[in-house]
Amino acid sequence: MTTNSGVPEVVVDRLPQYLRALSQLESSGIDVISSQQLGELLQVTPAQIRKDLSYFGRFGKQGRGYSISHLLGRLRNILGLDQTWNVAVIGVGRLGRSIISYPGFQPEGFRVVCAFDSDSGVVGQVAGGLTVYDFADYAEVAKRENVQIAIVAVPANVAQAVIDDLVAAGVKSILNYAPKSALTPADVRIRNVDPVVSLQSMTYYLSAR
Amino acid sequence: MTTNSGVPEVVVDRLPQYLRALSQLESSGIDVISSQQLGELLQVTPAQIRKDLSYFGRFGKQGRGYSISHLLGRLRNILGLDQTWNVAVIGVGRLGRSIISYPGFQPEGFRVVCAFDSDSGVVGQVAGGLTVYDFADYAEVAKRENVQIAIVAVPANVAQAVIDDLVAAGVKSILNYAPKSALTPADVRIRNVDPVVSLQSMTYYLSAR
DNA sequence: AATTGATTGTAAATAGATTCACAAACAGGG
DNA sequence: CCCTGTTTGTGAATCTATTTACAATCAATT
Ligand SMILES: NC(=O)c1ccc[n+]([C@@H]2O[C@H](COP(=O)([O-])OP(=O)(O)OC[C@H]3O[C@@H](n4cnc5c(N)ncnc54)[C@H](O)[C@@H]3O)[C@@H](O)[C@H]2O)c1
Ligand SMILES: NC(=O)c1ccc[n+]([C@@H]2O[C@H](COP(=O)([O-])OP(=O)(O)OC[C@H]3O[C@@H](n4cnc5c(N)ncnc54)[C@H](O)[C@@H]3O)[C@@H](O)[C@H]2O)c1
Repeated sequence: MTTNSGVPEVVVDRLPQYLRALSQLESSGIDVISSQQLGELLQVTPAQIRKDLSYFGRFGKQGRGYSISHLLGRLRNILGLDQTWNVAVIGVGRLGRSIISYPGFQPEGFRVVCAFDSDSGVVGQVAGGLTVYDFADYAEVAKRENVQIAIVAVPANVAQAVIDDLVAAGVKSILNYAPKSALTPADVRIRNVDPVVSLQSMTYYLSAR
Repeated sequence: MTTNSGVPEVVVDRLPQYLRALSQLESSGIDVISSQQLGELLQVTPAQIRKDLSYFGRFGKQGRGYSISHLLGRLRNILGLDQTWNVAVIGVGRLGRSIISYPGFQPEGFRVVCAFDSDSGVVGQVAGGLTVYDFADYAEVAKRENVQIAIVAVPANVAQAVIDDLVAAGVKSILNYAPKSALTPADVRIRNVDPVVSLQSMTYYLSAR
C-alpha cells in the first residue's frame, strides 16, 4: 500500500522508530551513526534503513554515515513533527483521564487541548486542567481550538457512532483505544491501540504446535 | 517473515481482528457469514480472509460461508485462546496500576496473577488486589505462579535492563509499554504499545506535502 | 595527491504478500 | 433429482517489499 504519494506505508511506519532511536543516541552524546550501527540497534537491516531514507532524500555521507542531529531534523520535518499538533480526547472516563494527564505526549509535540464526553455528569467537570465539553458541540469547539487529531476512549459499543461523528466533523486522524475495529473513509487515518490484540497474536507462538 | 512454521506473521496478526469481529457478530445473533461480508466489515478483501484461513484448514462451506460459532472456536484454538494465560506486570506505577485493574484482559483469557516493582516503597503494597513483589524475586515467583507473559510498565531508561532480566528468567512473550524499542533474542516475542509512535506516523499524512 | 577503508544510494534480483480467477461443492427451490 | 445461484479453497499471476551487490563518494593517512 502506498496510499498517497510514492512512499509505502510500511516505510512511514518505520520512521518514528528511527526517530526515537536517534533521539536517544543524540542525548547520549553520539553525533554520527552508520546504517549498520543503527540497524543493529533496531534489529533492521542496514539496507532497509538506507532504502527507507532514500524515499525522502540523501541524508548521509559516504564513508561516514549520518549526522544524527541533521537526520533527526529531517525526519521530524518529513513526519510533520516540527510543529505542535492539537489533540482532542473523546470519552473522559478512567482511560480518557489518564490520556489527558499522560506526560508522554507534550514533549513529542502533541498537546491535548480539549476533552469531550456525552454524560451530563461529566460534562462541565475539570479533568487534568481541561474543562470537559459536551460531545454534541464537538464540531464547534474543535474548530475553535484548531484540533487536528482525535483520540477515542469511549466504550466499544458507541465507538463506531463517535467515529462517524468525528469524520462528519472533518477529522482526518484518529487514535482509537476502544476494542473495536471501526470503519472510516479512505481519506481518514485510524490507528488502534489495543493490548489484547497484541497479546492474542503472541499466544499463537506460545502455544505448543 | 514466517519465523516459525509455514504461516506468515502478518497472517497471525490478522487473526485476532477476525476473532473480534466474529465475536461481535455472534453476540448480535448472526450465525453464518461469507468472506465477502466479513471483508466489508473489516476493510479486507474476501480473498485475503479465505487465504489466511486456508493456512490452518478448511472451515467454510461452499455456497454458504462460515459458521460463526464454529470459526470462532477454531480461531480461538489456533491462537491458543482456549486456555487461560497468566500474566505478570512489571512496574507498579500509574500505568502498571491501571493495567492491573483493566477489566479488558480477564474476559479474553488473560489473567494478571502477579506484579513486580523494584522500589521498596511499592514492594509489599497491595495494588488491585495483588501484592507487589520485589522484581529481584521475579524468576522464583513467576515460576510458582506459572507466568507465561510479562507486561512491562517501567520507565524507558530501565526497560532494556528489565527485559534482559525477563529473558534470562525464560519469558518468551513480552508486551512493552515503555517508549523504547528493546532488543530481544529471536525466540522471544515482543510487542510494543506506544500511542506516540502511532500518532507520529499519522502526522505524516496530515502534513501538507 | 594518491591510497585505503568505510559507507552511502540505488538498480537489479529475490522473496514475500495479495489478488485474481475458477473448478469444486453445497443449499434451496422447482 | 436436477437446475440455479452462491461461495469456498487454492494455484497462478500480480503486486509489493526486502535484500543484494556495487559504483560513487568521502575522510583519513601516507
Ligand atoms: N486500548 C487500551 O489500552 C484500553 C485501556 C483501557 C480501556 N480501553 C477502552 O477504552 C474505553 C474507555 O474505557 P474506560 O475504562 O475509560 O471506560 P469508562 O466507562 O470509564 O469511560 C468511558 C467514557 O466515555 C463516555 N461516553 C460514552 N458514550 C459517549 C459518547 N457517545 N460520546 C462521548 N463520550 C461518551 C462515558 O460517559 C464515559 O465517561 C473502553 O472501550 C475500554 O475498553 C482501552
Ligand atoms: N504506552 C502507553 O500507553 C503508556 C502510557 C503511560 C505510560 N507509559 C510508559 O510506561 C512507563 C511507566 O509509566 P508510569 O506513568 O506508570 O510511571 P511511574 O513512574 O508511575 O511508574 C514506574 C514504576 O516502575 C518502577 N520501576 C522502576 N525501575 C524498575 C525496575 N528496574 N524494576 C521494576 N520496577 C521498576 C518504579 O518503581 C515505578 O513504580 C513509562 O515508560 C511510561 O513512558 C506508556
